[in-house]
Amino acid sequence: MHEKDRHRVILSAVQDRSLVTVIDLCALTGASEATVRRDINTMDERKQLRRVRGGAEALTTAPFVGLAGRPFSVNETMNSAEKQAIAAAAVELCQDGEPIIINGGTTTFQMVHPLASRRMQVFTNSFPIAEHLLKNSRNTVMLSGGIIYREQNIILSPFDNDVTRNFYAKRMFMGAQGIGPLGLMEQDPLLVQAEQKLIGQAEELIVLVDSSKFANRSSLVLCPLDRIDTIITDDKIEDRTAAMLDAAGVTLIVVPSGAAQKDGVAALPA
Amino acid sequence: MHEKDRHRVILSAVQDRSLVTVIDLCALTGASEATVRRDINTMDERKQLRRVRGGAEALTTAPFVGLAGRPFSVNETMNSAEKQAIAAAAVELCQDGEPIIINGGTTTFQMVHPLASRRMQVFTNSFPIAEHLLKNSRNTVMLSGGIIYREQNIILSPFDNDVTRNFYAKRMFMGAQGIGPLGLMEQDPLLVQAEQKLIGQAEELIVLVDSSKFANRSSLVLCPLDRIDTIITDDKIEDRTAAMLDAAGVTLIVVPSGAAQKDGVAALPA
DNA sequence: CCCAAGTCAATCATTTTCAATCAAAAGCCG
DNA sequence: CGGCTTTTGATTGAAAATGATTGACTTGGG
Repeated sequence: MHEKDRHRVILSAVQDRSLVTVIDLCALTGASEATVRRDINTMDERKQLRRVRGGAEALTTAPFVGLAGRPFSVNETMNSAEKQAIAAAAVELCQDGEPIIINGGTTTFQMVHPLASRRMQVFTNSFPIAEHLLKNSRNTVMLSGGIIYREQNIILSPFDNDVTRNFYAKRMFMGAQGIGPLGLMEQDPLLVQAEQKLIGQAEELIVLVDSSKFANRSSLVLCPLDRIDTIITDDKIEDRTAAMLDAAGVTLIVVPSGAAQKDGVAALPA
Repeated sequence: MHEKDRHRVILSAVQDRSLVTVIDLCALTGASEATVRRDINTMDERKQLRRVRGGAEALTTAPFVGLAGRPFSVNETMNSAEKQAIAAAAVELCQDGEPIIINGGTTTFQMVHPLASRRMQVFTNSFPIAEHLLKNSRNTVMLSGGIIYREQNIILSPFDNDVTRNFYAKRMFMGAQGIGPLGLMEQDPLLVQAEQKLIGQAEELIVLVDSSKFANRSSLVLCPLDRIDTIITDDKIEDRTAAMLDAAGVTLIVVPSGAAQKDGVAALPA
């Protein structure tokens, strides 16, 4: 077996299991320990893997940051005040006992806080949302089945026949990467798939976006504007954008961005 | 077991129960006290946990209040050493990369710790198991969809057409309330429903029960003995019980109850 | 107070892993 | 084929990790 071949085998093995021993690699490649060590060394220098005592380790930048600490690492803090106000307004649309669908995302995640004092039936494809509601509220929580994608924090089934099809709600809430004349936009194909699965399972589609999203354009169009019933955003939205939405028949709810919410519903529970 | 693996297992255990003893960790990792102490020291320096007298405790103040109180409030500590050994033996049956099904329960939950150093495809109906594996391992995690029952800690769909039907595994692991000549028994109808849904989706059915369960009789018979391929239990099982199981064609795996497991890793190479 | 059990740090022997060295093997080129 | 370089495998001593032991220390209970 030649060097290139060994490197391929080693790379494959170290990707598969995140940690392989030198001994394992010897068995796998048929080479001697000395050779495997040399291979590991050169591959470490090439940053294809990390050399650790006893073997080699996959070179994932963050081995465990998946769901671990905070639910959504990056986006979480951006425009957090706006997101909270928007989410609070969204929850205010709902009545206790109602079934709703919450699509996973950083903005919709903020709904968990006002929801803590509610008793609703929440269907979601977001693991963190389900987790938080379970632990901090008395809402009924329903979850879609499938593979849990760590990066996007959503649960997605490759099949069409999952429980999602059996759940119908009055309202569905979702965020978006961007909004333009063409409609709702996302960047991640996985999110598009997840969202399209949920759209259509609710009477009303309600989109939660802070006003910065009106400037964003992404590659994937999720659905046209007239599919949206209501958009909740903050008061930094421009007039012509509001006019465009109005023309498309979208109900617009604008929450004051700087100040806190007047009303008390968002306050925390007993 | 290598250093990285041990650290993963230790982290997993310390997240589960917020406090673990050095002895527990020895049993879980198969390493000596000295090594475990050294591990705890380095992990303490890395701020992955706090070193305390007798063992280690989780850093996070109180994130793990579980779903309804703690994950499994009552049963958790009963026969915990046996459960750990049984769960470890169960995981040793598996090879990395294999798909398995884990039915929710306190015994099967203990599988998460040895699984922390593995990379398998795990399908489960247990929210705590999915949560723990997501946060403390690199296994692929798949979840059944449906309503989350807080009391039983399982996810159950009232429909027959959920993703469960689309997942097939080499082995399925489950616990039980009791075992008798009539077969597997449960008390909670909800659990019966959940378990029957999963049985049949795997080639082999493996039951994890500590020996006290052979004395239990419950009201609901889940399935006959001959449906079971393997039972893993501790060495306090009585001879006539073992004979009964043997007569029913069940493979019996007995783990030493007092002592720790010697070796952890089921060898893997191709 | 003392004792017993448990826990811990330090130490040392053993095992494992590693890097360096060198000779054999394999490729390369004319 | 004969020189030449490169790669490989084995050996060896060094370095690191591990496990067991010992004695000091802490804890909890008479």
